[in-house]
Amino acid sequence: MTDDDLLKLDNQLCHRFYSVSNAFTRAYRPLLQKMDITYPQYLVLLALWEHKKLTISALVEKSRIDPGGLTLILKKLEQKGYVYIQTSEQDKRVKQVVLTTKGKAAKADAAAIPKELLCQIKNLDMNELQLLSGLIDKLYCDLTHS
Amino acid sequence: MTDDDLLKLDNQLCHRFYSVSNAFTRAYRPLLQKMDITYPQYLVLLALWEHKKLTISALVEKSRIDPGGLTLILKKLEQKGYVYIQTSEQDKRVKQVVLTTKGKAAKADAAAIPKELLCQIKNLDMNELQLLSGLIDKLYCDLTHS
DNA sequence: GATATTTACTTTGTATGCAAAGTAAAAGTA
DNA sequence: TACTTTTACTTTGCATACAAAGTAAATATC
Repeated sequence: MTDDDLLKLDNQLCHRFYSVSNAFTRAYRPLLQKMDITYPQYLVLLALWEHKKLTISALVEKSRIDPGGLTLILKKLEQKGYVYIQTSEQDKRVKQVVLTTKGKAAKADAAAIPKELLCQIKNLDMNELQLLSGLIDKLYCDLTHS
Repeated sequence: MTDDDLLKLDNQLCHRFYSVSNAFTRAYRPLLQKMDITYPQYLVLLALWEHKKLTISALVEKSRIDPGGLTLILKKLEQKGYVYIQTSEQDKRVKQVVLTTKGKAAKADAAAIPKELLCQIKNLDMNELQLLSGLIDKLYCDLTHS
């Protein structure tokens, strides 16, 4: 590939991720509307439904949302009654994020969401989705040096 | 897969795109610093290096940046001297975005950027990158119904 | 040819994303 | 124990995303 080709938009892997990531956010919006949450807020709930109770730093690791942004997102989720936050007794620097009753109950409503989204993906079969996931995971490792 | 599995973060394709897209933005930042531009601004320049002159709506289509955001991004690029904007004579609603001399010259500096980024991707070979691109393109079509 | 509609952009309001600076508490060290 | 360093979060400042409302100019319709 020439230098010129390397600079074409169609050859930018990053642009593909940019486009699809934003498209996902838009695709989720109507599905999350009934829960009155945004996509990043949904990621936090997913992590909590799986782990019940997490420290902020554990949530950063699971959700891959940056700490600064997460602080705000948690305030929103707290206002909406999905979670509450308690300072750890042993270590007052640490905060635990815990699901409220409403937060736990929301999991049942959310169960339909992944299915509705999968329905929209008609061009890829299960094998391709698996393959795609695997490739992205390898890419993520490269980009984060982890 | 059970409902429970479907809600696990590790099974969310969207989360993989979210993570990698943000990781790309972070990976590009140091490479774009010498040009004093951000990643979305880089996308606009990529489109212009390829097409010399584009209307705003053509830029929206190529860059896949939303119109509202693009207005701001173009103002920044204009302030920085990379582009200028002229209203079309035939149709005063239409605006053309054009590279300045500085904007054109920047292409030579940018030629190294895709290479530097590819160097960071060691887990995937060329075949896998091709495969990945193809799969993402199919997914993008599904998500945008286009 | 006046009005309704469409098109091309911009503006507004809300919600991130991120680096960097700031804060407070725990741990390490002399 | 006083001081330094590390940790866990929060705050700040800047730059998007994006839906929805707004604006102005071109088109379509009657």
